[in-house]
Amino acid sequence: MSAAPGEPPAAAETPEPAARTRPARGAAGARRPVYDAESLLAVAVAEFNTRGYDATSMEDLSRAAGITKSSFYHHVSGKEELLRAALQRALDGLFGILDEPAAQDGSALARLRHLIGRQVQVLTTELPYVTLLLRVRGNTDTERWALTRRRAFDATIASLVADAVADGEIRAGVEPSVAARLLSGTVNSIIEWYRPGRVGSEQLPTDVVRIVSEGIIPPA
Amino acid sequence: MSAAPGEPPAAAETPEPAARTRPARGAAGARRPVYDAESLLAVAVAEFNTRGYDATSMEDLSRAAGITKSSFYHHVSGKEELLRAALQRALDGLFGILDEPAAQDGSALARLRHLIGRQVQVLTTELPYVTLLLRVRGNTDTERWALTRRRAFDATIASLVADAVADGEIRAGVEPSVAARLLSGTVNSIIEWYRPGRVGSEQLPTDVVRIVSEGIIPPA
DNA sequence: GTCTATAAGGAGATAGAC
DNA sequence: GTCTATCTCCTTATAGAC
Repeated sequence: MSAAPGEPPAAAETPEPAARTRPARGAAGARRPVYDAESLLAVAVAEFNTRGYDATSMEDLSRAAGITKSSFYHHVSGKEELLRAALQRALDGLFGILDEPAAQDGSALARLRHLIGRQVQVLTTELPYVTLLLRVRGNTDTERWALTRRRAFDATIASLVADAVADGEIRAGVEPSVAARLLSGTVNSIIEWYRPGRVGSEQLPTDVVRIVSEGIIPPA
Repeated sequence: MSAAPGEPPAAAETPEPAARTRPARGAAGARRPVYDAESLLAVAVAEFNTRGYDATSMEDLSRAAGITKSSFYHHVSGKEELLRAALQRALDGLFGILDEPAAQDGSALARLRHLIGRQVQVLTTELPYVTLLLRVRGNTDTERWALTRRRAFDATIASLVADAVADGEIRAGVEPSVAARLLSGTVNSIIEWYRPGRVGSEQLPTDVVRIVSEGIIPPA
């Protein structure tokens, strides 16, 4: 509640500039890479998503990175800081959508359809980070900060749905708030099964926009 | 993989008959109830859903029940057994739907629409248990058993979607497997926001069936 | 940058008195 | 049925040698 909306709580003002050394060899041939903060974050987030954040120990993380726990601590300041950095990245991706010109021009329906497609894109391109975000429970200040920010994003979508209904652009078959929740639920559920590199996955944003417009099981 | 499909792994053949004493007073006036296995399970599941299973300690559970950790252990055999019983209940509720007559009669589309409505009903009436089920990660044999069973349920729904497409009963706007995944995702996302006792919630099954048939944001 | 060793505390679970 | 006390193991995190 104290920090600026886009910034996480506490945590020594983002340790980005430090410890950001590049891998020694070319990006291709590094067997066991010289770790920087970002690559270790990727390793950690993958482990968090496999076992769950609370069930993953720092020992698990260091083993996944191929170094000891102490060496791992040389690169990162702690478990919660890893979580914070990951959630920050996910939230930056989502809120970045709202700043795009296409999210502010045109009818409520046009903006909504644009946002849905873009949200699917961010979900898939930032899959591990968004997955972690969507599973946060609110046990620490960091988690509660992420939850609050995430709810703010959802509220933006929900108010756009309400606007589109008020403007008569979409049929109000059910209560707008229920429709908005089911909309977010449908989009977010993608993280449960989407895996990068599958054939046809590049048309997923189009598929989702189509399906939320026409129905998932529309009678012939 | 060893037990029968409906039965959980290991775990001393369900401790249901034992320790199932009734509360001392009438169901209304019990301030601090004389706990039986079922009421403690309800307390535990509520805590699991608030903090997450792994982040919830036996100390947390006993405190929520108003007794010490040792007293709590007098009633339950352990943390994982509580999880197993909760997941069993959720799965029984879901698979029970498939055994109903209406799930086996009529066209694929008719059965599908019936199943969706019933699944929403089970999600809401067994909310805490299904919520726990949908958050399981697969860290133990118990969790993997639940995941396997849950996937079997989803596969049944998915094959029904495929049947309806093959029979020409629904429009195949997107790939049937993608449609089925989004369908399950939409239905399951209800646990993220549904809370019992809200006005208008009794028509949620109807709303969901309508929305997956006609779209969430259909143009006017 | 990596390691071994260890501190300090919390976890699940049990023993046994009342 | 409930309690205090305790066991054992695992957790996050640090100290300090190389």
